[in-house]
Amino acid sequence: MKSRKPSIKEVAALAGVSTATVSNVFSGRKPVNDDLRKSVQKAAEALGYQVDRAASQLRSGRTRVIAVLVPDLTDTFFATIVSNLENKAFEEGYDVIVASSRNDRSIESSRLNALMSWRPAGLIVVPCSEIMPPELLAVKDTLPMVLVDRVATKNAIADTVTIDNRDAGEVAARHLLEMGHKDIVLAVSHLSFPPIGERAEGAAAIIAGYTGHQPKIIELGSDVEGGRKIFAGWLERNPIPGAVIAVTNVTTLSVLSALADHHVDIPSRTSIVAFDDYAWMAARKTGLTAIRQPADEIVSATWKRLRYRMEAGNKTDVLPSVFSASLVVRDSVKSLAVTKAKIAKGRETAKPEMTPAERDQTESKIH
Amino acid sequence: MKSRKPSIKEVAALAGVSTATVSNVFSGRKPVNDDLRKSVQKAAEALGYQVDRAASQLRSGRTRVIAVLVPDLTDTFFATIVSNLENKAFEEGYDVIVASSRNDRSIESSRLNALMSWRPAGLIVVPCSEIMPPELLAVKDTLPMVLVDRVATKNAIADTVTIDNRDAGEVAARHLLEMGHKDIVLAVSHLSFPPIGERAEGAAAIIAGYTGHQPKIIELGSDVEGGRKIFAGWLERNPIPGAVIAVTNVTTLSVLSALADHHVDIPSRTSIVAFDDYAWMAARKTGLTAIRQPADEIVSATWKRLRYRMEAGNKTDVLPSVFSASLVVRDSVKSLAVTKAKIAKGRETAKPEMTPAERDQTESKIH
DNA sequence: AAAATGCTGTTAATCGTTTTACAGTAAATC
DNA sequence: GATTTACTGTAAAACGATTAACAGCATTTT
Repeated sequence: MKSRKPSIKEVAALAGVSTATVSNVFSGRKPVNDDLRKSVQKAAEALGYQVDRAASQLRSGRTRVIAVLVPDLTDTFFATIVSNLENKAFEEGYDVIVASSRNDRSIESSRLNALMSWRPAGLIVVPCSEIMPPELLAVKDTLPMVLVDRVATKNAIADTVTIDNRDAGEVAARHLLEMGHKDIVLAVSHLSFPPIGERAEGAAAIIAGYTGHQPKIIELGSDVEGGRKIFAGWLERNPIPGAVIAVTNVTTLSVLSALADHHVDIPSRTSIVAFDDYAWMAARKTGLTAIRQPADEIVSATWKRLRYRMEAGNKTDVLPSVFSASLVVRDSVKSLAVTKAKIAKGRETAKPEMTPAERDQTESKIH
Repeated sequence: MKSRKPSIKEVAALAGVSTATVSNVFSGRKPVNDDLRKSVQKAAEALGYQVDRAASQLRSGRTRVIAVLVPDLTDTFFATIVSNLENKAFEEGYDVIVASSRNDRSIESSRLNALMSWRPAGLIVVPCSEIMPPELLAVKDTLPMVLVDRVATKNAIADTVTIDNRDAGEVAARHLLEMGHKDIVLAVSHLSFPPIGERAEGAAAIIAGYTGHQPKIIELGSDVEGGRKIFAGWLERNPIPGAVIAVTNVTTLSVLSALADHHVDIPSRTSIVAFDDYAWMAARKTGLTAIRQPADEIVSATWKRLRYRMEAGNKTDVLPSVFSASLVVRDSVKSLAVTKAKIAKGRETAKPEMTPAERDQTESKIH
């Protein structure tokens, strides 16, 4: 029934030592005689003592908090990232505080502000658009942070962890072309989001290079229901395309829903290359052929990089880590060609450039 | 480049006032002359001042933190809950710190400990099993908290928000029986989880009452991949059932995957009633007939209840809020009967009982 | 005209830790 | 035997906010 939690003083009194000793027992910063340590621990146990993080943080200036901001916690991709991050952080004694910007730049700014008042040890953000919130620019030199996914790797203001989005788009397009498809449309969320634009560009370039004309690109926005309506509307005014590349897990859902509404069979009537790889994509009669993002590796690299900055004093130069996505072939793409077309590889040059030194610092797999 | 953040003193000095006044400007606890307020705000702006949560919390004893613990952030149902909760909390100036117990009771305990050291204003927990962690029992009288979903409503140690799980199971079973099915199996995660056991009981009772024998119940665990293997194995050793009720979104995925592995067509070969209602369930040729949990209402009730406790001093008696799930009919259940069977309603009595006073305090919809 | 009342602002104590500087004792070195 | 060194522990000063108590001054009330 006692409401107040016991403080370090009460523990010290009960154990017959000074508060400094209790502090040392818990922080381990200075060695404490075994007998004393035991009696302090017993006293703490008896009282149900726990160090007060607020007081600890105030005095020490150090904090074991990682702030995480994502555009939408409901999006499985981001939820997966947050989940894995929380596990990693917990293992090393950090707590994570999450916030969602709901794909809105003004909410993003205010959430960022709120997060900042925690004086977090590190910040992980999936920005909602390519334009960086001022709150981020203001702290980029003083606060360890890493930017994930929805961010352009060149001229980034901080470390970035992404996949090679252009390549991912190319892989999807090449697969479709090799299977004999030419009538391809691209379903995207927003072209202005860095990864989306790059995926679309990659796919479009390959398709245009082979077929001689640019594929149609349809923007569906970043919620399933809205995208479904847009795509369904489009389907009513246009012939059913031979194949569609959905460059996001949300657009995949939108496209699939709209197609189901119109009773368009997959893959007999139209073929699909989906994005991201989740359980539900395999849990259907015709499994979805999809581009898989290595979420685990993305999170590992993110955490590793953040921890390095937190420990090494945030002095290193900005470093991009780029992973490659892979194609998971299932049954949603119909084979039209008797012999597979041979599709030229994309750009020769353009992998994000890195010095050898940088390459050593990271685990990026540039395929 | 300056690393340290400015403190209230510096703002006070720049604005030419005392720190108390600055504090009043930010907290709004006492009125401050307009001119002064303006100059304080200007000074704060100029310095980029933000109140330090640690210091504020230490001194005031009040905290604007809600701790949220769920079994698995990757499970869309829990992710949805966390997401909606974060939105609600944010709107009222609270921050959310999340933790995942990964369905492990010992992790649950240690996460709870860590969360507690923040001295949160409120706690929202989806426990991982029916047995309550001791950390929760220890604070049940002093810390406002509400238990969600995976919890038994009777003899609960705190407010609970759940759906009427028994009824949900009954609804699923009744639908199948009405459509002429008798060969029904129940796919569950763990019968020991309160909501799962209740759903299974509800369904089994209705089925047994009508067909005269208990349905087979298969436990698939709480991850998709594991469940898929178990169910696939079961399918090899048994005739394909006429219908299956999957009582969780995760088991739904497991069942569907295993069925896809075995090329069992839905609904021509076997019928499915799924649980939870997500976009991917509609985004298929044969949409999934499913039991829908009202996630929004669950979150609203949870938040409302928690806020009430935080404001009213945590003195009220424990109150269960129970919502009802609804059946969303799509195409995954085959109709076997020419005329629909008429299935008797379940128990007459057993809705969770509530006094009228209690009913006024909540938004529960007892259907 | 004196006393009471409001209004605004300040002073200084305080929250529960961590940490610096130092004290006391025992062992090691000269 | 005196001095250094090593080791443990303590006292007390922070950290940056909030807040109780009070002070100054104008305005009302008696």
